[in-house]
Amino acid sequence: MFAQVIIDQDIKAIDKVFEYSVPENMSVNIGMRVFVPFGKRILQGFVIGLNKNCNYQENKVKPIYSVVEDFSAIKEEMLAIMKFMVEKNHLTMASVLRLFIPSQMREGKVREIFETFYLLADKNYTPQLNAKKQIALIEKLKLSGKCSSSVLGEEFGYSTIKTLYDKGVLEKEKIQIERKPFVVEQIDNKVKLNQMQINAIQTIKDDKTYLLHGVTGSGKTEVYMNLIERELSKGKNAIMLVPEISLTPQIMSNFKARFGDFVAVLHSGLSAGEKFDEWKRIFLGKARIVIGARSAIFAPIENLGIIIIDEEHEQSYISESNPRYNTHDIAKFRAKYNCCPLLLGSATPSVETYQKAVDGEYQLVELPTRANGKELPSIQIVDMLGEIRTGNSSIFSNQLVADLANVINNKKQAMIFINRRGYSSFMRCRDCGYVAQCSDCDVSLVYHREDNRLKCHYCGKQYKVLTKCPKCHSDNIKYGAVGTEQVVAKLKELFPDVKVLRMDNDTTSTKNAHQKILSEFKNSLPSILVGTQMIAKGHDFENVTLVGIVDADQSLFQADYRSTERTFQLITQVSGRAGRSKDEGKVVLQTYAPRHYVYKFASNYDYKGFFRKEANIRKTAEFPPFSRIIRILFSDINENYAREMLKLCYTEIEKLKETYSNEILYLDAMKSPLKRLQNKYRYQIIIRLKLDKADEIEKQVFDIANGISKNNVFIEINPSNMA
DNA sequence: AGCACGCCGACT
DNA sequence: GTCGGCGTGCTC
Repeated sequence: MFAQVIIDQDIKAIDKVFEYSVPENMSVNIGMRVFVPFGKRILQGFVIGLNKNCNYQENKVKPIYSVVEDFSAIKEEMLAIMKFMVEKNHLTMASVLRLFIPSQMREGKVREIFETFYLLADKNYTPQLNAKKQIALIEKLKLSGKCSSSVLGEEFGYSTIKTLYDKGVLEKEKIQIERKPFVVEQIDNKVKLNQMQINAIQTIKDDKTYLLHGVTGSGKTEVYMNLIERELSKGKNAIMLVPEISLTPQIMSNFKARFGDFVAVLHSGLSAGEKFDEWKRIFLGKARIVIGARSAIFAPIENLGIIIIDEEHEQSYISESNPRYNTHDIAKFRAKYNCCPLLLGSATPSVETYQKAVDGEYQLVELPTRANGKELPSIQIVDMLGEIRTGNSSIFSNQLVADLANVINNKKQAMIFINRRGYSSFMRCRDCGYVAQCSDCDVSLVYHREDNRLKCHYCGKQYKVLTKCPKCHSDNIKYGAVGTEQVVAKLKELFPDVKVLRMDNDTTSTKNAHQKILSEFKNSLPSILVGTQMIAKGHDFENVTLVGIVDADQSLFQADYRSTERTFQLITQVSGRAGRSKDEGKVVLQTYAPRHYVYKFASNYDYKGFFRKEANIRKTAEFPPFSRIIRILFSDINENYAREMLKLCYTEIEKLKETYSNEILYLDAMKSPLKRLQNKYRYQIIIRLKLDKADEIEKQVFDIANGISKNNVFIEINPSNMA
C-alpha cells in the first residue's frame, strides 16, 4: 500500500504530493496525520490518498515512520474542501489543511484534561462518632456514587479526603473532563412566531442559497433557531456563523439555553484547551450545532442539514491574510456537498449578494416588519457645513449637544459612534466639504504621507496634495480623522458630571475589558458610551435613547468602491442601538455631505432604494459585482526586487491587452498605499475586468504572477482593503 | 524550509 | 593544498 502525503510545511516549493509506502503492520487511513522521513528530517504530513500501486520510482519511496494519532483528523469532506480552496484561491495545500485542526493540536501541545474523582472503596467503614466531616463525606458519596476532588475538598476539607484515602476507604479515579466555555441552564426560550417567520421557515428547505433580508428586529435569530431545530429533529446537524464581534454572551446563552450541550462554540476568545475540547466534541458528533466566527466553517461536523451565515455582509467573513478565502464560497461548497440549504441573513445585505438574489441565483426571503411592531428610531441628518457657517466649528452640532443634554436630564443613556475605519485618510475642505476624488474612477483619493501625494487606489493616478480647495478656493484643507479620545475629552468638557465611557481597540485590549466597560455603562445613569465599530453590534441597552454618529462620512470617502454600501450598513446598524424598549429612540447623524444619496436612503431605512441606486452606479462605472477587480501584491524585504517582480509581471499582463483589449477595463502598477509592512516593500498591480471573460483572464493572470514569484506574491479578487 | 552538493577565493 | 563562501536543487 502506498500513501499520498502532503508535508505539513507552508512552502510552495514542497506543497505537492509525496508518496510513501505503508508498512505491513501499520494501519493508515485517508485523512490521518503521519510522521514521514523527508530528506534528512522526520516531518509531519497529511495522508490525502491511498493507492495499491506506486506512482513514483518505487526504489526511492520511503516508508511512513509512524502515525500521529490513530484516527483520521481530516475527514473526506475536508479534503474535498481543501482541493476546492487550493484550486479557487491558489493556496498551498498545507496552509489549508492547517485550518481544519486546532493549531495547538497540530503542535501536539494540548491534551485532554483529567480530574480526580473519589468513590467509596469500603462501604462498611464507619468513622469514629466525633469525626463529623468524615461521616458527612461518606454519606454524600453513598448518595452520589462518586464526586470530584475539588467538590469534596471544598465541602469537607482536603485533609478529610486524604485521611480516608490513606485508610483505604476511598478510591481514586481519573476521569477526562471537557473544558466548557459556556455553562448555561437549559430553558425553554421559544417565542411565538409571526406569519412572516413561519413562511420563511417553510420556504428555506432546499439545497440552494437563500437570502433572508429582514429589517433590524424582525426576528431573524428566531428563524435560525427554528430552522436548526427542524434539522436536528431530522437527525441532521448545523453550522451558524456570526461575525466575531457579535459573538456576545447573550447570543451564546440564547442558543445554549435552547439547545444545551448540542451547541459547540468556536471563536478566537477561547483558550487553546477549550478550542480543542470543543473541536473534539464536534469531531465525535457529541456537539451537533456549531456556532462560531469565520473559521467555524471548517468545523469537522458531518451530515449538515443547514448552514447559516448571519450578518452576511460583514467584512470579517473574508480572510485577508495567510490562507485567503471567502467564507461564502466555502459555505456554498459545504452546502452543496451535504445537499442542504445555505442561508445568508442580513438587514443590509451586501450589494453583491442582493444582486445575486435579483438575478435569481439566490432565493430572496423577506421579513419586512419588526417582530415587536415597534417603529425604528428616527434619523435626523445634520449638515455640519451649515454648523460651520453659523460659527460652530466644534465636532458636535448644536442639535447633538441639545439632544445629549436632554438625555442627561431624563437620566437616560446615549451612544456616540465614531466611524474610524482603516487609517488611510482623505483630504477634505473644511469650508465647503469638498473631498478630492479621482477624475477617472469616482472614488476618493488617499493621502500618502510617504511622498506627500494623493493617489487613486484603483487606477494608480497620482495628484498633487491640495493646498487650496478647487471649489471654493479656501485653504482650510484638513486630513486625518476625529478620534475617540478627542470626543471623550470634549464630552467631559460639556458635561463634567456625567459618566463618559470609551470603547475602542485601545481600551479593550485586555481580556474582559469589553464586558467591564459594557456593564459599567449599563449600570450608570445617565451615561454616554463613546466607541468605534464595536459598540454597533448586538448589545441591548434599554436606556439608550440617543445615538450620535459624529462623522458619518469617514467610511464614505474611502478609496473603496464598497465604501457607500458600508456606510449604509453602518448607519442602519448603529441606529438599531437606540430606542430598544419603551422609550422612543433618536439618531443624530452628522455629515459634511448631507445630500449624498446614502444618507437619504439610510435615514428612511430604505434598503431597496439604496440598492437600486448603488447597483446602478456600479453598473455604469463598471465596478463589482458588474466587473471583477484583481489585485496582485508583491512584497519583499528588498525594495528593488519587489519592484522588479512588479515590472516583470506588469509587462507580461500588459501583453494580455492585445487579446483582451475590450475586457480589460483598467490595468496599472503602483506602490501599495502601505508601502512597507513588516519590513517588506509592497508593490501592486490592479486590474479591472469585464465579467464575460473574467475567469479566463484571471487564470492567465494567476499563472503569470505565480510564474514570477513563488512566495512573495498575493493575489486578491475584489479586495476591500487595498492597503 | 532545511540540507547537500558544488565550484571559486584566502588561510591554518 | 584545504576551509568556507552561499548559489542551485532536491526532498517521495
